[in-house]
Amino acid sequence: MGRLSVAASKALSLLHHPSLSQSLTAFTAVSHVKQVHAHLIVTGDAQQNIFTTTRLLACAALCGSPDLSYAEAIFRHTPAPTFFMHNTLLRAYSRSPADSPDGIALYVHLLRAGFFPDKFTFPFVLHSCGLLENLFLGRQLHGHVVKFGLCHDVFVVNNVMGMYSSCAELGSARQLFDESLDIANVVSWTILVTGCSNSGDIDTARAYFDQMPSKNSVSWNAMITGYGRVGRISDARELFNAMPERDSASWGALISGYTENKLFMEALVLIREMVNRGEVPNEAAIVSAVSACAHLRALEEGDWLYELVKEIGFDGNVILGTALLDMFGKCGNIRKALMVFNLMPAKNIYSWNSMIAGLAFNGYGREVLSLFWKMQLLGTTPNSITFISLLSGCSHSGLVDEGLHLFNMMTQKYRIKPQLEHYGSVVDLLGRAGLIEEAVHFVEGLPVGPHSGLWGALAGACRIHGEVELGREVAERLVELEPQHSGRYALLSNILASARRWDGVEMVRKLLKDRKVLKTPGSSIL
DNA sequence: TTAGGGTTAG
Repeated sequence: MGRLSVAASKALSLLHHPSLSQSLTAFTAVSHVKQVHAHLIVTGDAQQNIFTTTRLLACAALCGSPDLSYAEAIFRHTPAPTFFMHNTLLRAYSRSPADSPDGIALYVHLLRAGFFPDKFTFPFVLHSCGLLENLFLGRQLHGHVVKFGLCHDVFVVNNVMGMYSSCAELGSARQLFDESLDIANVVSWTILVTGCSNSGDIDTARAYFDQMPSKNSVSWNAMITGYGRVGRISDARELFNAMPERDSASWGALISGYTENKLFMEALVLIREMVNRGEVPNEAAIVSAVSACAHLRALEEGDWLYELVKEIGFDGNVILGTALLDMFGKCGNIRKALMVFNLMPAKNIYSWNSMIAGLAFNGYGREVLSLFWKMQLLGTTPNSITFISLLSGCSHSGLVDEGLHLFNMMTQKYRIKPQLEHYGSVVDLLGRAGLIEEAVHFVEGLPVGPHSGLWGALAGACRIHGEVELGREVAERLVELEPQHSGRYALLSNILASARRWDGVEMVRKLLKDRKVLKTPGSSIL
């Protein structure tokens, strides 16, 4: 066999280190695990040594980019997997919702094999159960905890509380907390704070927060996040200012809070301040700041953040990548958007939707379509948002037949129920192309009542294409639909003026006055 | 071994 790579050699030398975490530092990729494993098989060292097998399993399951099917293969090929190996695999399963069902299955398997779950088993399996939000199962697990005599272990109890909290069963979490006050620690308190805040009871969360015998930065950050979620951003800021020691998550929590509450400038100011102070923002903070740039169309600030990401090292994170390409697309730098998109090792529906929207927004109708086919070829199913971007892309590029075809595809092939936005896009598509009659027909045939957005798109199209009579009809319907909306009168008046129907213009002016319609700032004439 | 983070339309 070939020689081991430098990284794999290093990994081999650390494989038998007494501490698993030391071993794990050597295995940054599963390929190292595989190389070492192959080496051990060839040299005959992998055969009998259960410690080596266990360590390989742990490294495959828990390294930076784990490969669970490889870990499972090691597990299956071990004649009598030990209890520790079960716990290791359970730990790996508990890390993602997609693997949670396997975690539950392995727990059952463990019981059937005659093992007794211990204080390590329960935190993992309870966490999987919480991710599944399966309260029925969770209550059974709680019963097992009692049966196996582990209800005095603070790790186990905290995870039972966490499970109840994830299952939106906060009453049970609080009850357990009250029963376990003698062993409760700062984690138990923080779970309650988070649980209350997630269930919308921010004041109870604050009450627990104030009662805590001791706090750490996680507790403060949880409370800051909670205030951000409910829009109490000044309370969040107050805590941020008051906390004794901030870590990068504290900054991140407030930055995210600002972005969530549409305070985009504040988010950008804060991340600037953070970096100026020499703090390194975490990925969540950068994601929120990048999203703020997207909303503000702040390309310069966005470029700066991209440079920062490259400096820190882009690890292929799908959420960060999506935020970046979305920002570049919205700011009009489609080249950079495509570059980030192509650099991303993994893409999800958000990534595809953002890239499609970016192309559509910048008028690349044909490219939108080819990206859409590529997306389907690679096995990602489009959703309702995908079609909003697709239709708007077609509309802006005058691709009428393609747009109508996509609309049919959406309802027939993908069984997606159209929303008003989809209807609006079709009206826009037909209207821009001058197919006014077809657009009117389309609107009249819709299973929704009269809607101002749809009729507005129609009237706009009539004006552009000089369809005075139809435009007047539509604008009149609009005025009656929204009698307090000054823009509707403006539209009607414009259409009449373009046909030199001055008597009509005068009538609209009088109507506006009689009905005491207030002018919306920025609306054009009258 | 447990607690705190984030992306897409309009």
